[in-house]
Amino acid sequence: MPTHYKGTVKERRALNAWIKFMRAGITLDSQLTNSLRRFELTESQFAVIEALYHLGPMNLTEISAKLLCTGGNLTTVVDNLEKQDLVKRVPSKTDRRQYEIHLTPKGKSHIKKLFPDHVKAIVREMSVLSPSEQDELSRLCKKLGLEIIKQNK
Amino acid sequence: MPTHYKGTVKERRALNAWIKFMRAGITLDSQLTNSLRRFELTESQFAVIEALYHLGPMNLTEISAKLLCTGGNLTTVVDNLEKQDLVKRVPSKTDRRQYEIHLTPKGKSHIKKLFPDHVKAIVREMSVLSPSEQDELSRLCKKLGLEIIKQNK
DNA sequence: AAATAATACTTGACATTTAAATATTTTAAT
DNA sequence: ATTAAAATATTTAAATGTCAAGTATTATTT
Repeated sequence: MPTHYKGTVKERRALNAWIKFMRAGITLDSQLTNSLRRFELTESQFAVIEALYHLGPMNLTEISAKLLCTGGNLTTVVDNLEKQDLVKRVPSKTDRRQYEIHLTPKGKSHIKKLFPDHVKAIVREMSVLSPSEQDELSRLCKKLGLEIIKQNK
Repeated sequence: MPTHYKGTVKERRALNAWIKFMRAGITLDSQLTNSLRRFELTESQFAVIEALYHLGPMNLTEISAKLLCTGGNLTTVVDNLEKQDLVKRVPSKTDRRQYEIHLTPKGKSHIKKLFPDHVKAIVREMSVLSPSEQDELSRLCKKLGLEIIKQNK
């Protein structure tokens, strides 16, 4: 669905890119949400245990920086993961404000089992694009994301 | 942040593209949410009145198809827009289940005034990429989005 | 013409975001 | 050194979003 807006060429180009980008994002995202559903995990929950699995224990601030999600939400996400006994809060010894979030043995074996399926799902989605197209998409998105962050400093 | 996952080349390529794509999406999206904040509109609210402005009155099902958002939420979005007197529900004459959502005069003048600023914000974001890069991003995202939808039929 | 299926919208449970609140630690000024 | 101010880590609360189930209405099938 191209834009119906009658603006300058420059405006129409930017709007078109933006709309297509957003719509592809929504589509891709809802696919992956679906593929996680059978694991009974939300995207955020999966992202947290995946980050802990690959990067080791972190506190909430570190996790929120990695995941680009708000700290407020992580309280709930970690609460819910704790209820499922997948992670535990470990009070920091040096700073009484902090908790380190650790995977439990159950959490570790869970993510270890789930991750390959998750990768397969992403590979399947992405293989709509050729390898060089995937690389080009990486490059463009990296540039877009990083430059916009830079602009706002 | 490239993936730390040690998989095949194919897997790493797909994961990288996916991560960069998602992160750019989150960044871009939060920028635009910010730029809409001064209009006291959420992204969904803006999207609804913008769609009504450019495409004319629609019912909730049609709007949710255009916006790729869930019908459930539109009830709330339209409720809130009605509270601000920007849209009104008009019962359909032929189908008592349906409401046509119309912009009010206030809603129309509101979006008419806001839209150019919104376009400027998007142009500013996107001009991080060159014109041909923007076109290439459009093409890749269109392909990605449409093919994935097609796969799931 | 009645039963079944499909459609349009709303409701309810839960997830997420932002902003404000609380607790703790660090920095800076005296 | 001590205290006040600023910064940091997490939680809480209100608003908005998603999904799934529920209700009302319309279309289809036999």
